[in-house]
Amino acid sequence: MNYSSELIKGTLKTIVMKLLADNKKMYGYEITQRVKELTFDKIQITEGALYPTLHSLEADGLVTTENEYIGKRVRKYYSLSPSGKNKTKEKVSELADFMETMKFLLDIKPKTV
Amino acid sequence: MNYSSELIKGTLKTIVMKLLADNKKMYGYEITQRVKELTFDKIQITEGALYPTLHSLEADGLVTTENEYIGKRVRKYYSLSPSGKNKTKEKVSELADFMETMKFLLDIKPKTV
DNA sequence: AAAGATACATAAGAAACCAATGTATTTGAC
DNA sequence: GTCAAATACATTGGTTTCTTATGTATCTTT
Repeated sequence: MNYSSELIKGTLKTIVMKLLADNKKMYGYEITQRVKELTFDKIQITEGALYPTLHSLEADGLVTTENEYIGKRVRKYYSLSPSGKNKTKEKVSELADFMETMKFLLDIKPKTV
Repeated sequence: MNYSSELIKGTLKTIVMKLLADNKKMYGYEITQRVKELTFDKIQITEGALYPTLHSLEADGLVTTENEYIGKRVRKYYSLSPSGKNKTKEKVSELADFMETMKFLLDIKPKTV
């Protein structure tokens, strides 16, 4: 099973920023794989979604980049800027709040395991 | 406070369907007001978002409609069809699952009130 | 009588993502 | 040692979905 794509909309940026907050620096491909791992394949970020997101974060000054050479191949690392770190906290807590609201709205009871 | 609009994306259809599941039949304006009430103004569905959504649900056979006259004014009620009811269950449980995944991803601890 | 709430709806545009495609290097299996 | 798969960057065209703005009309309250 994996989620219908519309659910990812609006949360992708927050996911990416949170990962960067926890890992100091990551490169694009690494992000897609990490999310895949962490969610047991339920969320698969496509590159067509990821790169525009990273570039827009960079354009907004929320992340900085540095290139590293691995053999002949360039690897582009992304890190949160100070303002990116603040923004990440905001976004994560907004999403947490939103999820509480949705839980109430949808009357979702915690699973009794 | 109200949520940044991108968060609503992808959940609107589910919210509307869940409301219809709980209330048998509702009309458009009523839905916008109910959501506003239930979320203490945090989520405000605009009519420009709602009506296209309702029409698409109708086109997909998930809701049926009936007109009622209140004085001279037409009020259009929407109800879930049998397949709409099934779809609602699917959507709600998918969203619940998604939220669990997001919680884990974002490492959100329950608020200690 | 006027303003605000109720109630339907559409249209143009923006945002955000998906699917497809492209390029190139490195690794692992046989 | 070669070929497929994985790694790693990225862009483009298209679709979906929402926002903002607008339109029409009725009902209620002051």
